[in-house]
Amino acid sequence: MKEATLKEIAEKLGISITTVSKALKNYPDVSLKTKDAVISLAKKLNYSPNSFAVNLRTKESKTIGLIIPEIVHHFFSNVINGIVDEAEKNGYLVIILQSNETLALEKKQVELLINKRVDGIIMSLSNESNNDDHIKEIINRKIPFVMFDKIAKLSKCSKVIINDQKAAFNAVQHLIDNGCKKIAHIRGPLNPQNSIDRFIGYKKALEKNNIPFDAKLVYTCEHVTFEEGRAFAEQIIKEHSDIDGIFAITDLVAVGVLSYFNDAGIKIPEQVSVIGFSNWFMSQVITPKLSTVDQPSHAMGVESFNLLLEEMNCHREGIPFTPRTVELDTHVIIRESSIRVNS
Amino acid sequence: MKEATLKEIAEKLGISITTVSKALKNYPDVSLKTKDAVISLAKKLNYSPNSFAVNLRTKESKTIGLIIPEIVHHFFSNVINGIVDEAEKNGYLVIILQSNETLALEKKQVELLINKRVDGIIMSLSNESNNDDHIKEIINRKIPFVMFDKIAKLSKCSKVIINDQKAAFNAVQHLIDNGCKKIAHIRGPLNPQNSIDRFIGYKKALEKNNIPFDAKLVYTCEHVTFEEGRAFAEQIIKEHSDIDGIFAITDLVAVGVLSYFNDAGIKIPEQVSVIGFSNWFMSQVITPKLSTVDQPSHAMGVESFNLLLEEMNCHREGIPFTPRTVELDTHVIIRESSIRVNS
DNA sequence: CGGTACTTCGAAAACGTTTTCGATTATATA
DNA sequence: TATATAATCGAAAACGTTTTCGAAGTACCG
Repeated sequence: MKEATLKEIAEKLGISITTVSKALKNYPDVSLKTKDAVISLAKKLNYSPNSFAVNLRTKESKTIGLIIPEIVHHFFSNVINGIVDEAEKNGYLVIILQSNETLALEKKQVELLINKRVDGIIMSLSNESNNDDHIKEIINRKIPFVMFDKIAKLSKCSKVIINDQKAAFNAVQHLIDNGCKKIAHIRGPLNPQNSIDRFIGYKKALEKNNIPFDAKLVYTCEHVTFEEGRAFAEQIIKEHSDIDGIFAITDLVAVGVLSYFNDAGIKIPEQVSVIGFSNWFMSQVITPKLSTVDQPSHAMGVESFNLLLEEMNCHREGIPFTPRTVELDTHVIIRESSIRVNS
Repeated sequence: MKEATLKEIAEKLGISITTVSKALKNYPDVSLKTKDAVISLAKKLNYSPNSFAVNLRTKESKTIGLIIPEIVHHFFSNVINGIVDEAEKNGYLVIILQSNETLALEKKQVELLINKRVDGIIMSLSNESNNDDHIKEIINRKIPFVMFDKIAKLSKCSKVIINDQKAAFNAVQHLIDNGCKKIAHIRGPLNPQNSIDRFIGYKKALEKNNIPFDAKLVYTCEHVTFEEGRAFAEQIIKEHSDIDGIFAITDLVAVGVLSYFNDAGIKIPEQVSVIGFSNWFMSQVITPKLSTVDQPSHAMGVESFNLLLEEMNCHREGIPFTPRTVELDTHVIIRESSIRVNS
């Protein structure tokens, strides 16, 4: 039982391959009679066009590539979700790769996708990456390309982001509004733009409220893990016993902080208020429930794909496309870890 | 700047396409001299074979399809992780689709993948699915195929599973060993095999310990969510105030239970011991830390891909392949939610 | 009847690769 | 020198589709 082809149908019907192909694609220059005959035989033979041949002929595969730092991450799996769903709705399939936050892997994977000749690429940079050669290569080759979340600001391509600076500012402002006077920041690695921006947002909020910035109150994560959150919580409380607020780069780290404080008997939010970032699902089920910043992950996926789709359509038609940057809204989610009664 | 082809290289070097192709694939019947010339020119032109043409010619795309019920799920994203990594190591790419736990979508997606002519399919069934037609179609077409976790027992294909019955038995036995006498079970939907098996394991553990089974103590989730966990926790404690143990189908539900009990002031594990299933990451950071059953999700992904790879290799060579079932080990992870001092 | 217009079809090229099978030349053997 | 062997190459078919362009036939109108 081999796969049916146009040739087979043509032979059985005593007509040409051309006509069969046209009949199936509803071309106007084929009579209703033959059209019906072709369609019914095609159905009977369970015909479906050989996508390999279609790809070769049309030079597109209706497949896009997606590279992210880590799949097992609430934020990223939500983005994947958004992208995969939206892609399917539009007849595209998604190939997923993860860079494990390393530049070397990321480069290999970009090359892989280019060689696979995917119709477009969506990507969130690893912490080690920036506007490196592999990114430039994608753009030089004019492959439709969208970056989201962890972007390289200088790259000439579409981007989907949140305003990390503003979001971080609002988070810290919320702590201050709740009476915090000495706020530590557990920041992300030095390289990624969003880690930098959140740090700037933190500083600006302090400045705005006339709280002097103290570099000693800033702790830098290397891997942005739960364990680092725990470790920094311990260190912070040792080095600054009068700390009363912590803004963590992401919920995972904030949860680490909560975990350590819970174990160490430090009261949240009475002694220290904590706010995270991303609205990771876990943050609403931990005790105390974690205040955080909502990051519209699913919408980010949807937006990213739609931007890419637009560029892919232009690319196909040969009309020029100007990259856009979409900035999605965030808002502070107030939960137990930052509400003080006595403020 | 068009893509380089074999033809281009051949023309520039004044040799045939055949020779160029052979040179690049290191065939023995091409002289070292021309081989060098070809390779260096290929590098200069940044040549990479057109995968569309290669696919058409070789009838394989080095791409597999993966259908899962939900991406945003710690267990599944871990499996994806394992599959994607292992696939990449072996030169395969992975297309991901999610069925959202619906049979209709799942069917469409299977068809999509078949039409895309992926080299193989890995899949975890939606709760609505069983040994339905679309599954049989994959097998009839002799497409390499592996099911994992949520499988259809009757399907003639390779499977990667855990022994849910045994694992559930051990979980409940652990509760009993810690002094529980009246244990409720929040089970999953009626259809999926693993939900049935865990229920059987629960019953067997009671039986083994001469605890009479009471159907009233079994609660059935529809969507297996955090919210259902909370709701059932409330219902259970209302209907059976003397309950002292709960075995939940999965950590997400168990966390819901913990969340409600925490809010309601019910002491865990003093009044009620709770054990979940899957060792979801969150279970170790919630208060109290949740006892659970370790489910080797990453290994499941790796095993699934390797089984598929084996079948794909046989398929290519035309040698017969007999489906295998791999059963991975689980073990109970004891944390705070189930340790009684006074037992 | 001659010309125009419309309908319906198919030949053939193209996409870029892989692989089979001879052909040709050079080298070794008898 | 004749013959067997090895080394090196290339023509051509094949994978299955899409699309251009022209051919053939039919109908219509003046």
